[in-house]
This record gives sequence, structure tokens and C-alpha cells, in this order.
Amino acid sequence: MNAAQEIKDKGLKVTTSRVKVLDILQPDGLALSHMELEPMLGKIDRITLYRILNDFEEVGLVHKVIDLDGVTRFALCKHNCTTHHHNDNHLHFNCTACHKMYCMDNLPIATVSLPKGFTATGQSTIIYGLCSGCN
Amino acid sequence: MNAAQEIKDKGLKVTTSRVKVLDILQPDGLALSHMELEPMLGKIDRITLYRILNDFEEVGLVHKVIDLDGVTRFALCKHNCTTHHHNDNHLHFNCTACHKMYCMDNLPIATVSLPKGFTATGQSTIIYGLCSGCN
DNA sequence: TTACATTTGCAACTCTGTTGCATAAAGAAT
DNA sequence: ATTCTTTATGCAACAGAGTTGCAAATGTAA
Repeated sequence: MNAAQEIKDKGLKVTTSRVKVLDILQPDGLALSHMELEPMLGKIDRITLYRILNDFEEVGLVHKVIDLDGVTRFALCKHNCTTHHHNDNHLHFNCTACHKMYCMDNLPIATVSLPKGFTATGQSTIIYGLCSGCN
Repeated sequence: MNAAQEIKDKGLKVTTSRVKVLDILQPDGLALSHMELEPMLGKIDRITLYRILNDFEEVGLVHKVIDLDGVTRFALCKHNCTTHHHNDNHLHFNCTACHKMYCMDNLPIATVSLPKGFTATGQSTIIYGLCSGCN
């Protein structure tokens, strides 16, 4: 499916900036930061980029993940997420050498038994080490 | 052990600000943010607090964890961490209601088998949901 | 109590993220 | 194609987090 159609399907207007952002996030399973995205987009206003990413997250096109350095990153959703409901819980791998953040879609997520009184609605796991490119 | 002695043992000078910071972090297993710590400390300069926390982390007195909102939090180390080497890998629980971050010292950490080429040196897991106080 | 090294506080700065408002662009109707 | 309405964009201004350099204050050991 092309980016414009995906955007339209989520009820958002199709603009050149939005299409470009979605196209850049498409190919690999990498979560990109604001700083990485901005130069790839040409002359887009940084505030616009913030708003596009937030809108995309709200309608379920992308998900947000905060890396080990506290940097916010965005990656494409793959499991038919919808507005205000993300279905794509998965592990992330953060390379300590190149700082790339990978979405590990096919790894199982362990369930943890919590102490009495605590109830879990989800979990966020970031595994760190060396990625295939840096090993 | 009292705070002053712990600070001295790590090779840092014992100052009133440092003792106060360590005393506040002592009791519970909670990871506190900068914003939470500052008002508890009286008239301490915010830059000094940044430096104290960074120094404490370097020598293994406290560890840093970034919560689900991207807020940096600090908590006491409990497993004889040393300078530049932390031994206290453990899960964290982030309450989505009161936003408290708990160190879950006694829960087992699952090991994940990664794709070929990837090697893990550690992982950071934050479980979110409702804590015992909010349930 | 003097002297040295370290810590603190201040000023200034960068980076990240948000809000309000005027302008520009998209989408639908004519 | 032209107009109209809604939504998106760009700009300015701001707030918060975090860092660095430097002078003044404090801790520690002699």
C-alpha cells in the first residue's frame, strides 16, 4: 500500500510533508529520532514534523519508543493499529555502537508475575548490545 | 550505613548537598525525577543537583532509568555497584496513574534469543499498569 | 589554620517539545 | 476550473531538560 492511501485511510489529509515522513519510515524496521528525520525531509518546519509524528501516533500509523539515551524515536506500526489503540507491542533492540533502534517484531515477550497489588497493562523492553552491522 | 560514609567510601567529598540527596533516595525503592527531588532539597542549585546525580551514577551509588514519559529518574543501587560498573539490573514498574517508578529487585529477568548477528549485553524493561497504591 | 583540590552557584547556551496565531494548502461543492 | 470551508503549515515565542565555563565557597588533609 502506498503512503498517501494509508494516510487517507486513517482520516488524515494527504499532504506532501506527511507522505514524505511516512515514506522515510517505510522500508526498514528502524525507529528514527527527530534529529535523524529532519535532514531527510528537506525544508520542513520542525514544529510541523512534531505535529505530523504526533498525529501519526494517534491514528496508529507509527509508534513511539524512547531509547536508552532518552531520545524519542518513531517507527512504523505493522499490526493494524487503530486510533488510540496500538496492537504492536514488541521488543526493541538498541545498538550501543551505532545507536540504531530496531523493532524486533518476531520475538516473544515474557510475562512477569508481579507482587500483590500490582497489575500490568503492558511492558516496554529495550535490549541493548551490538547489532548485526556492528558485530 | 549512613549516607556520609557511603559517599566517602566511593571517593567523593562529603558535602551537605550530597548527603541530603542520598538521604532522600534511601528509604523506598522509588526512582525519583529531577523535578521531584528539587523541592525536597531546599535551596539547592539545579545544576548542582544534576552534577551530584551524575557523580553518584558514575561511582555506582545510584542508577538512572528513563520512564515511559521520557523523564529521567534516579534510584539507589542495592547490589554493590562500583565505579563504571553497575550490577543491579532489575525490572522497573511504572504506575500509569500516580506515575511512580518502582525498582522491582526480586523479579526474574527473562533472557531473549536474538536474531543472528545481534548480541545482547543487557536489557531495560519497564512494566506499566497500576501500582498497589492505585489499585 | 593554612593551603590545595574539589564542589557549588551563576550565567549563558543548546536541544527538545509545546502553544497561539496568521497564512497556505487540501478536499468538497458549485 | 472557481470558490468555500476545513485542516495543515510556518513562524514567533515560550517552557523544560541538560551542559559547559568560570569565579567563589567549601571540604579535607597537612
